[in-house]
Amino acid sequence: MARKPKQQRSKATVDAIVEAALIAIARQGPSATTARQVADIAGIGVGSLYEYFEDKDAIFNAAGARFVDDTVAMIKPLIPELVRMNIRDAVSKLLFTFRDFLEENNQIYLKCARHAFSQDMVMHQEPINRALMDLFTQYLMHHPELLRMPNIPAVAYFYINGGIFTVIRHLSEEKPTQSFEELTMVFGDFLASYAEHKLGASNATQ
Amino acid sequence: MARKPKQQRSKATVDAIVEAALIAIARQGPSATTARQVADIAGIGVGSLYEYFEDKDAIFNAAGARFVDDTVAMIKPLIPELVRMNIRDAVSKLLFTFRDFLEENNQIYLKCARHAFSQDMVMHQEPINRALMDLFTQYLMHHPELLRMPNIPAVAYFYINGGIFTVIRHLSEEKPTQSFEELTMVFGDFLASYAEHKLGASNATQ
DNA sequence: ATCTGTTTCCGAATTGAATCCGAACAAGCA
DNA sequence: TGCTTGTTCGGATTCAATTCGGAAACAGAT
Repeated sequence: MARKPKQQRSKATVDAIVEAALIAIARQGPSATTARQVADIAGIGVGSLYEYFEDKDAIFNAAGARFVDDTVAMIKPLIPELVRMNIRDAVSKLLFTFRDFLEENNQIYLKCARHAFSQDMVMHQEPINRALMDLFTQYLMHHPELLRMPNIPAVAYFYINGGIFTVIRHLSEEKPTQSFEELTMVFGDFLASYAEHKLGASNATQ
Repeated sequence: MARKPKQQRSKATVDAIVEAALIAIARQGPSATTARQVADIAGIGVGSLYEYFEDKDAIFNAAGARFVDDTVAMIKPLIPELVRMNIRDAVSKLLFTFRDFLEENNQIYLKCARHAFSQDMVMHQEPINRALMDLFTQYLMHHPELLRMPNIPAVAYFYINGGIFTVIRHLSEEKPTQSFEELTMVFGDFLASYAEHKLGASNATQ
């Protein structure tokens, strides 16, 4: 249990397990997934699961970690491009790219997100948070006038949790009542309006 | 199994079970809670659980339903008062009242929310959604000039999911990096700025 | 109060999934 | 080839959820 893979063969096994977990989660969600199912999808015996993972949860965590890593890898290279855009375009570009990323691989990630944004996969989402915060910070660097906005930390919190994550969560809804494009636009408008309002004229509230 | 309580005595039992479930969820979250624990906390035998509930999930759902009902009962009477306020004050009043509600009863609801905003308790949150949407709609009725805003449905979606729920989720974070008050203010500012920006120079917030 | 049918309560027994474990199988090495 | 170590497997074990059959509490009638 919880061994480190030494040979090439076993590395492939670990990978197969993580892949299988993602597929199973996408299909039925974590709680409905049995250890035997994961083993079957991975094409290995049940016992093998426990050679590399403490327990079933550890497998799901590894799957979550893979998702988080891939997400961060998707966001990071976008940053240089985004910081040069205006707020609305940057928001659009980021969210559209995010959506495309979730649609890859038969929507595996999108379907996972449906369950995963619930589960404790969220607990390990911190790196995504950091990547988004990084984008936010660098954006401010390239638009120093925005530093005059009040409550920047709270704005950052809303941009990440109230904005990006809300739209992503919306993507994984079954019967969306809103269009993704419209939400994206409104979110960009919220941010831009706030910035313009706070930077223009007088500041009514502090 | 899944009987309807006929006598007073059994109604009390059902109630004790739901209460116990809320306590257990607050303590350890749903996944770590065993049926036996719920029975122990409720002061009844395990078997009794299954007299009134299909399975463990049904118990958690009932607990979730109780939370949702109480929440709606908290929001509804606020509406007449809120619709007469300006945007920022209405947002503040709503969120502060919400917070106080979650703090009641030893923070049971707040601690539940910590786990529950994850689980499928969310699935049954629809009534809360409707109550908040009701508030939104009635607010627009009392401030007809706001009807000139574009993308009203998307704005409503953000107000509920990106705003209210984000702040509530923030409340149940372990080590909040933001102050609740600041977030509340910024959220109100987001909404008000958007409205003012979209309505032009006119002063929409009185 | 006693009897009778109904409701409620219980906890030992059952069931099924998660996890462990030791034998069998492959790889690396001399 | 024989030896050692890494890997896989699936039956055996464990533990929580759920069932079941009967005991206790109740309501209503006599």
